[in-house]
Amino acid sequence: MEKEKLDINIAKFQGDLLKWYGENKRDLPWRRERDPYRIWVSEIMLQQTKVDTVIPYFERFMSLFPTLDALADAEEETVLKAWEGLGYYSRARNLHQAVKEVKESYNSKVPHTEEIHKLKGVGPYTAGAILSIAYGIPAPAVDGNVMRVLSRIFLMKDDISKVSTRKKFEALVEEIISQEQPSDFNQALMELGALICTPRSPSCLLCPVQAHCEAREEGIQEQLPVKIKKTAVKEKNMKAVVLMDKAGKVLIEQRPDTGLLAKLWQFPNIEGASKDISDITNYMEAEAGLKVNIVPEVKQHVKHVFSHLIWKIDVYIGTVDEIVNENTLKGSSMQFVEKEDVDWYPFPVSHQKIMDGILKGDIENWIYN
DNA sequence: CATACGTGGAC
DNA sequence: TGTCCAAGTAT
Repeated sequence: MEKEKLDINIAKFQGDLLKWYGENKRDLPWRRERDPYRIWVSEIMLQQTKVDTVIPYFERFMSLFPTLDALADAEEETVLKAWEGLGYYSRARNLHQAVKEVKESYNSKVPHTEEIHKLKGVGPYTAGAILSIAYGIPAPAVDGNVMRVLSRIFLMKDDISKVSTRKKFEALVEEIISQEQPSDFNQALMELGALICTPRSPSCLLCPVQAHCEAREEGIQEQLPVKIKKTAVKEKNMKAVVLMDKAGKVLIEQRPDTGLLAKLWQFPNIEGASKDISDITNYMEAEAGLKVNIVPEVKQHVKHVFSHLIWKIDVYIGTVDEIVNENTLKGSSMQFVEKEDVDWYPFPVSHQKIMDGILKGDIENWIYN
């Protein structure tokens, strides 16, 4: 897009936007300094996640891993535990891997060249955000806020769920970004989207760039941006079991290293709808070499909604009567831990519900009486 | 290009 | 209760 074809006065638009940002920006933890590492962590946490949710996680994460090297040297399980409850856990694993890469290959300095795009978990938005915010480089950082704001100002009706549309907005930002204050410009666009130019009921009367907005002029700001709806989520019937051995230890299992909730821990968890618990018994013997005795009664029902599916979990309790095959157990993803130590492992929220519902209840009494 | 990938809050 | 959303990325 060429500047001559833009219908707005770029210099005045920049000035109006930057002035508003200077006077109205929120005081956020990651805005108090310009450490590329801290900016990076904040951007990963903020992906698809609200600012209010991120703040306490960011503070704790920075206490645990104050520097890039500290994070690089940490155990992955510790990192996942710090991420517990934030969701999209591949963000944590990719960040950890990328930070290790930066320590090893870039002398612990976050790259400020095209190399940054090679880092795991750093896509087009995050790369632009780090380059502009941490290094003052005029690179576009186009997220959902930016697309919403610009689709309204420039009356663009492209479907923002498409990659091609994001690229179109990046080209547009290349034209209108402030060369002097790229960090403030990008953040101002996002801040405007978060505080004024909101998805529903935007506060146009308070908008610093209202005079530049074509959608407002047409009165169709609430119809933008155009975004195709997602398909309905699917339900899965699951069974989980809280098993205790004679010493009072609890059995937990680690999920596979790819896919949903990768590498997180949970109570033994299988797919299945029937009230017949023989499938759990068979699973425990086949996977862990354990002979178990399940109480044939659903102790708790957990409904957990993910972004793309729903788990409806019937939760059972039971005892481990015998270790049939020690080697199978050792080679499995399962292990016995003290009841009090379950908290040390990163659990997804779905199974935290089981922890709260059963493990912290009078489980010994339920099982043995 | 479409889909998988979490969670909690707003309306 | 249902729907949509929030500073996206990997495959």
